[in-house]
Amino acid sequence: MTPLDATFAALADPTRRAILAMLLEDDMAVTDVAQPFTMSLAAISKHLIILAAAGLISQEKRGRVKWCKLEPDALKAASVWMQGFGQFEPVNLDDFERFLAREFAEDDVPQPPGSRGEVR
Amino acid sequence: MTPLDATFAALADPTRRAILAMLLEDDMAVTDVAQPFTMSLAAISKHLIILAAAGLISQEKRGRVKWCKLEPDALKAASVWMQGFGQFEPVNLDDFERFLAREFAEDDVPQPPGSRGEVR
DNA sequence: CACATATTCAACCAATCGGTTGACGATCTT
DNA sequence: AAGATCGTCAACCGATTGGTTGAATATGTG
Repeated sequence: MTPLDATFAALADPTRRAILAMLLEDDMAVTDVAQPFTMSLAAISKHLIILAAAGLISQEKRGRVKWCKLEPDALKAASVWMQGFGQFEPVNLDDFERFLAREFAEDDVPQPPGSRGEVR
Repeated sequence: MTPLDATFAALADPTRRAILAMLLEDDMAVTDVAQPFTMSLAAISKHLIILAAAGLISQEKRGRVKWCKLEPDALKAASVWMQGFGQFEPVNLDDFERFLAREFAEDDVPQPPGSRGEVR
């Protein structure tokens, strides 16, 4: 699997995208990442391993807790690839937050990270 | 499946990314798309249907031939999503072409579209 | 009409995916 | 030492994926 394969495949799952959005706010332990989701801890652990394999997050174990940290640079290759197809103008952060809000408002998205209004 | 799921899932396959890169050059018939690949025509037809379902290409049937056309706007939502994670500076087309060249130079990519030097 | 060309359909296959459960190895706390 | 907490491993499951082949359906051409 090429790095680009891994990146896009990792991003194709809505649970994993939700996790990345959660990690935008702050670094988190595996258990804390799992807390808002209904699925098992083992399932979330697997998702995190996939994200780490794709380089989208890093995981550092301190004591018995493993901290997960967003690694936005890994998105760069994919971003370069995509921008080649349409000369997209860069997007400001307000657009992005609006986008996140809309995505998490949908019914079929597994588990909003903090979608109870307190967007920050 | 949300539109974002479909977009990223479609991009996760190197054959499909190669097809998109081919369509950057020009619109193509299904048979012509399949020509440089070693896999069957039916397999390519399926890939094209997946790309069309994700909105990344459109397919118009004129006579007995179905023309495939790149639809770069469909990448916009995904691009917005990604850029939110890292304030990526926009990338120029030269970077992109270099990137394509590198991707298609790798051994594990199924079938380069026109990687025999004549990039035009 | 007969034939070739373009594309999809249908059935099948092995491999991967996203999830579960239960057991397990570390690590902290008492 | 005993017990709780953190996270992963292993085995399993049903659904999906990416490919194959062969037949079927249009559409064009001699």
